[in-house]
Amino acid sequence: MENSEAMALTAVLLAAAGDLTRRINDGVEARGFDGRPAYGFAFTRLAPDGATVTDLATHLGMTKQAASQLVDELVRKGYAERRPYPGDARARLVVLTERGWACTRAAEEAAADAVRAWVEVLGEDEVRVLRDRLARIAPYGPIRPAW
Amino acid sequence: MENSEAMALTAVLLAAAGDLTRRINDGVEARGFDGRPAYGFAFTRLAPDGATVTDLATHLGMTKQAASQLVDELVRKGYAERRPYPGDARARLVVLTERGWACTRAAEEAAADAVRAWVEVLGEDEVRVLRDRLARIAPYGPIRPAW
DNA sequence: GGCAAGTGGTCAAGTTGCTTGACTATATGG
DNA sequence: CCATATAGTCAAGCAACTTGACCACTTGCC
Repeated sequence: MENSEAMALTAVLLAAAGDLTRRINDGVEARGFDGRPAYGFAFTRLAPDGATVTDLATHLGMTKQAASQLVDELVRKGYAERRPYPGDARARLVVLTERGWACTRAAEEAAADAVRAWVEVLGEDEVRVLRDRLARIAPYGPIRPAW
Repeated sequence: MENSEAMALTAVLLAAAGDLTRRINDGVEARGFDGRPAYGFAFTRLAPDGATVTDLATHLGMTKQAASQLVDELVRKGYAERRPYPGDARARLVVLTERGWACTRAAEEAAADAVRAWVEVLGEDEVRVLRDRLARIAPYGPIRPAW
C-alpha cells in the first residue's frame, strides 16, 4: 500500500470519527442536554455502579486533577454527584443522578440515529463488519481524543 | 442495531483514529521533526503549490486567526514561509520549505508504517475495503479533531 | 476617478480544557 | 506508630483555540 493511501485512510478515519461524535453531540443537545463529547465517555465509566475520580482519570487518559474538574462540571450541571466511598474515607464514589441516566440514554439514542444514517448507505451487514474489523485493530486502554 | 452497539462502534472508531494519529505523530518525531498532528493536515493543503491563510483555515475548519497562528508556528520552526501572492497584494502565499517537504515525506512514511501494522492483522484487502467503506460515509468538508 | 463595501491578514484579549506542582486527609505495612 | 503510599483538591500555568477590532488592499458601481 502506497504512502499516500495511508494518509488517505487516516483522513477518512478521522473524518468518520469526527462526523459520528458530532452527530451524537448534536443529538444529545437536541434532546435538551448541555454537554460535550467527553461526557459520554465519562458516563460509560460511571454507569452502572459509579467510579472514583482516579478510575475515571485512567479510563479517560487524563490526570486525576482534570478528571476532578470534569466531575465538578457534571455535578454543577446535575448529571452526577459525589458520595462517600464505603470503606475508604479518602475516596469518593461519583454516581450518576437520574438526569445523568437520562442523558446517557439520550446519547445512546443519538448514537443509534447517527449509525442508522450509515446503515442506510452501507447496509447493516457492512456496518457490522466495519465495527468488527475496527475492533481488531483498535488498541485497548484509555479513550482519548483523536488529536 | 442496538443502541449499545452504536456506542461500541463510536468507541472503537475513535480508538482506531486516535491510535493511528498517535502512531504517525510518534513516527514523525522519531524521524527528527517536532510537530503536532495538525501539521500533517496543514501540509496536505500547502502541498504542492502553497495556499493562503484563509484557504488553510477553511481546510482545517478553524478561524483565519487560528490558521495564521499555526502558520506562525510553522514558519518559526522552519517548515513553511510566507511569500507575496502574485496578483493580490493583500494575500500571502504560504509555501513549504525544503524542511517542510522533508517533514511531509516523514509523515507519509510514518503513516505507511502505522497502516502496515494494521495490514498485518487484517490483511491488505480488508484494510483497503475498510478505507473504501469509510470513504463512503465520511463527510466532505474540513478536517477536524474528533473531539 | 472616487468611494462604499467586501476580502485577506494580523494584533490583542479572552476562554477552554487540559497540565504540573504543592498540599491535606486517610490508609497501610513493617 | 511511624514511614510511605494513595485519593482528592487547590492553584497556577499553558496550548490551542475563540471573538472583536483593526488595517491594507481589491472590487463593483455610479
